[in-house]
Amino acid sequence: MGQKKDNDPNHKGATDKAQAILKGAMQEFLVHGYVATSMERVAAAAGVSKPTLYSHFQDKESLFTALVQRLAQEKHGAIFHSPDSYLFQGEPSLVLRHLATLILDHLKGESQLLAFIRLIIGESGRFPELARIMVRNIDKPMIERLSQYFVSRPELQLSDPKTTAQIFIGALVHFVIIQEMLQSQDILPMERDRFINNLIALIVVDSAVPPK
Amino acid sequence: MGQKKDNDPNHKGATDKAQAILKGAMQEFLVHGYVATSMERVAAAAGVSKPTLYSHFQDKESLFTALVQRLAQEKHGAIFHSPDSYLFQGEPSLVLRHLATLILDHLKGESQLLAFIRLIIGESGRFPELARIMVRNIDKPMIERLSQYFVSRPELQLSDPKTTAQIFIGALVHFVIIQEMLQSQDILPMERDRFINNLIALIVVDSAVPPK
DNA sequence: GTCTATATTCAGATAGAC
DNA sequence: GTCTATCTGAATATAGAC
Repeated sequence: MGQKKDNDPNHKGATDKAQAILKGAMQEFLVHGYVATSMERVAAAAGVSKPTLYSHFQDKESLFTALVQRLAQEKHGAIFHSPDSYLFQGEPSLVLRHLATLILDHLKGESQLLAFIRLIIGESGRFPELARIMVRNIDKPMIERLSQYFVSRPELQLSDPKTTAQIFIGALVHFVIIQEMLQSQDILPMERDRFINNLIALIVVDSAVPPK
Repeated sequence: MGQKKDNDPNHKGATDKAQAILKGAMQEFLVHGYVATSMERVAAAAGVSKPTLYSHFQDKESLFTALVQRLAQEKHGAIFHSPDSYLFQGEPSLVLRHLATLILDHLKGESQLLAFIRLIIGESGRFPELARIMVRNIDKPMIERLSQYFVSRPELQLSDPKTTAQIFIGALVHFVIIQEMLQSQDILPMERDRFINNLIALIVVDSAVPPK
């Protein structure tokens, strides 16, 4: 029980309230976390009353789970979706710089995504399944797509493309966690381009890409 | 106000209750997070009553801040403290493998440290200063010590030791976050030794360490 | 100094009116 | 279907006894 629209396919307008609730829930959960978010405030942010909220979602945990699943699907491969056609064309060092810049910009720009990652990590003890959903929908696609690219460029002479991709993505994500999420730019100062250049230099060794 | 022992240096036994409270607070906060931890349960875990708790710490936020500062200092450079004398001796690839193993073992073994990092990340929106304390006491010392080692080994030909150190540590920390904290070993399967070997191979290039 | 007992506030969840 | 009003439990913090 919960959604009755599923029993009435002709009535598509019935999802408005559910959408509004999820939107309100997103605002509240992403800012205050799971425990500190009250159903009262979610209802207010969504412009509905509490009983309406509870008619769409069984309880707080169901609402939270539904929200995380929705966000994880929205963010699924969001980084590669827009310019996938020409992103992976050109010199490997340029491709990797473009890719790293895209990832950092995406994480910095969409503060929503940063808040989402913080929320999932913070609640990974309470909701381990939601943590796994995020990894499956965000981290894994990124790493696999990069690994796929590495495989397509044998001149890089990477003996283990998959692991190299995980190192590349992991270093970038950790960089964002330190600088943005933990707000420690002044404690561990590091310019973005300097970090990216060094990361690329570790993978694209000069001997592997001889000047043409 | 709060601690009166500071006004009475001769009375060293007075810290017992405060220690017990911090120990109880550690158990509760590390498991349940900030908001879900009740002062009632902290008092029970510490074996004291709530008024006693409030006589030592002004409020919940003060207790949490004191606990985090204490934990951050305890964990300060804990990874390097024990075997610092011989850890950095020998072939660079062996040193780095030893170091990486030490870091992973330390993060996996001390589940307390993992829970601490999860707690700080989860609360970094609410308590940004505590996040900065953790970075200053844990991440920064690790990176700086490794950077120092890189500088001492010019044969590695690292043009930017500091950034390379941050990449090395960042990749390791991210590996632990994915595998242990987010419990996604089966989603992004990766053997520890395989990861370490590839990470080291990126830094210790064959041409940089010629066979002797 | 430490406890029992309590004041106060607020959360999740629901009954019943319309 | 949606809302007003409310129940129930639990949390922070404290007053007052010993």
